Amino acid sequence: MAEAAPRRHPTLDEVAERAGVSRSVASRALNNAPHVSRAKREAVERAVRQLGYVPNPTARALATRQTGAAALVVSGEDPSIFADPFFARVIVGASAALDEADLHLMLCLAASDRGRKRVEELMRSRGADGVMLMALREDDPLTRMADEAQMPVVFGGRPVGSAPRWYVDVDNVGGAREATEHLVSLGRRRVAVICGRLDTEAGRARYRGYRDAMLGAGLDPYPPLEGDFTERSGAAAMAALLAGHPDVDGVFAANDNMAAGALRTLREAGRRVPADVAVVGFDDLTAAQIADPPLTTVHQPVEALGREMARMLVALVNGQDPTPLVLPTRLAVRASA
Amino acid sequence: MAEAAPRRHPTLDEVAERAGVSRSVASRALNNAPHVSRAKREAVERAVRQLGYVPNPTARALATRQTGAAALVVSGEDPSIFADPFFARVIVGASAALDEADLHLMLCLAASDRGRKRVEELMRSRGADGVMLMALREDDPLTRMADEAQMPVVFGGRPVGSAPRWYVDVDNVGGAREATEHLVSLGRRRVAVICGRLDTEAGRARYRGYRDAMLGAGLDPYPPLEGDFTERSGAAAMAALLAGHPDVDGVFAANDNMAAGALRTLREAGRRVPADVAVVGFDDLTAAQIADPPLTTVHQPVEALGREMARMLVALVNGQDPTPLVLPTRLAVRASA
DNA sequence: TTGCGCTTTGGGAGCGCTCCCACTGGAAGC
DNA sequence: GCTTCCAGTGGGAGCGCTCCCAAAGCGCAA
Repeated sequence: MAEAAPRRHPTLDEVAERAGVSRSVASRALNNAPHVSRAKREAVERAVRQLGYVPNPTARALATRQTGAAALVVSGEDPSIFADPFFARVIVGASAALDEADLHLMLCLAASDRGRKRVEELMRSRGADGVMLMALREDDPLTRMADEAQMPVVFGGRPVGSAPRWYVDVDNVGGAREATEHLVSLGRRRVAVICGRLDTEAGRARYRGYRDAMLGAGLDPYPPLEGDFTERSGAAAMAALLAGHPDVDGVFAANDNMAAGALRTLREAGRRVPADVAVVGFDDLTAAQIADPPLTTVHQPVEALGREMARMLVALVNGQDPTPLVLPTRLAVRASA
Repeated sequence: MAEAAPRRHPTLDEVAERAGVSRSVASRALNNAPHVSRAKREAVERAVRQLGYVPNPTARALATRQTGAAALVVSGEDPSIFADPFFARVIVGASAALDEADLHLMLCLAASDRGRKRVEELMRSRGADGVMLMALREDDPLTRMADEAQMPVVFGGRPVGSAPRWYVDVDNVGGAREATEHLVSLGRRRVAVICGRLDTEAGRARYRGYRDAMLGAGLDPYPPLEGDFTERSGAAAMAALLAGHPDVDGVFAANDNMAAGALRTLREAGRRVPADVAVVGFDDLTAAQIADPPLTTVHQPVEALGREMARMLVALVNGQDPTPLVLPTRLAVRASA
């Protein structure tokens, strides 16, 4: 690299010398700690300005045993899972909350062996002050790593089959139930479901919500037709549905991508939406609004999810003991149902 | 927090003692450095295993003056810019390349005053080994910060009006030209343009490409009709276009979001696509494929962009002097044109 | 046998910060 | 007038690692 720093970074010692105080006083002044006279505090501030001093975060981290960073880990079996705009929104929320606490955000895609290995290292080595875990699947190796982590761990969404000590989740069951009830209230009686991956808790919970609502309405739930949260899988599932149950008049898809796929298949099959088949999705990311027709869907507060995860983590880092959180969903009614 | 570490992390000294060697030898063994006998190397490895030793990255960072992290900074005037799936794809690419170099990824949303302030601190304090900058606008404060940064800086896309020393960009001009030429080759003569924000270099370059192609074909380019890369702005621009130029028969939109908005307006106005109006977008993210009709668009290699930025940064960190890169685009022809 | 050059070894000085602690001196309490 | 107290101060010991360097060990040519 061409860059030859004109002069080395000034250190706290140099600031102290220039201000005519000891390093201790300079440190206290810098951190707004008490026991510094007004005069010396100002002298330090002046020296900082003159020297263009910036504290070295690494040295501080070593001394305080706090890295000043929190990690967001996204699991999955291949990195493209991260292309789901869902995570981008989570990040927007988490980033804002971390900013408030002066923590940096490290992003780890644990969707390859390499990635998982690095996450494990991070969690064992205290390379961050805490970690947020998302998109865990059944038997996810991250679950074990989380247990052995040398730092606080917050889960985004519950992992399959167990409720960790600290998590933030969305009311998947309630949302799916509401979506299904909406279809039923529209007079639909043959309401099918396109599930998300059933090795994720969100996938399972949304199916449970659908099932509960159907049974509650005295209707027969369809068996779980599993997709993988992609548009393509939604289109395929819808095709299978039309083949096996041509009389279907309502569909609840466990996310918007799959709902968009279903819309495509329905369009290609000449079925009108919502006249022939009403469709409800789940997520309410921007895609839902630009679908044709605009998608009725379960809105989940994705940025809030990220924000609350980060806040919970900050609380843990500060030695508090927050309680798990389940955020509410609400139905956004548009044209598709 | 409840977590009380059962026992403190073992240090390198303890490993050394257990292995019956000095700290220096243990350090060398750990880092696969030469000048360690086979026997001692194995003794160290054994001690590491027995003690469950994990090196402390902070201490290492302080000693080596390398943080082991690279930052990706996304500018913008409000954080929702990050919701664009474009960035998620960049991250997938960058993350993979950084993984290979054993660097962690720090993500900074510099889309608020708070965020910008923290980025500035990061860049001045050497809180990372290098930084990748994206989505800079005209007179972006990050430009100045980049100049004063105490670390290598790679730009993703060129900032307005200046070519930095190191950047990775996409051939915006060429892509826009090809898109426009495609419309012309289809027999369209009244080809309008919906620009992206003209305070970004991508927005300007894509307009230039459009203009070049129109002039090259002996046609009159339309004046720049500026959107802001959102679906809504595309829809609004298309409405304005239909009002002012009802005879338009082709539209080049500077990204897929705006193209999707244009499709919506056209649909609502009863115009058939592509029969009445052919539409071409730019980006080729998943939204293009699920649009109705599927969008003909300029494919840009987004993951590659992220990957190459990261690789360039790694090269800089390692003291090399890489050359800027402009990645090719290609037209993905689908149903909309 | 001596000397040279090589690998191997460990001592020790940092890296730049925080924080404990002992010390000072002036205000307050008796 | 003499303790008691405490805000203010600076010395110094870490935090856990890397890396320079002097010293030791050893094979081998002269």
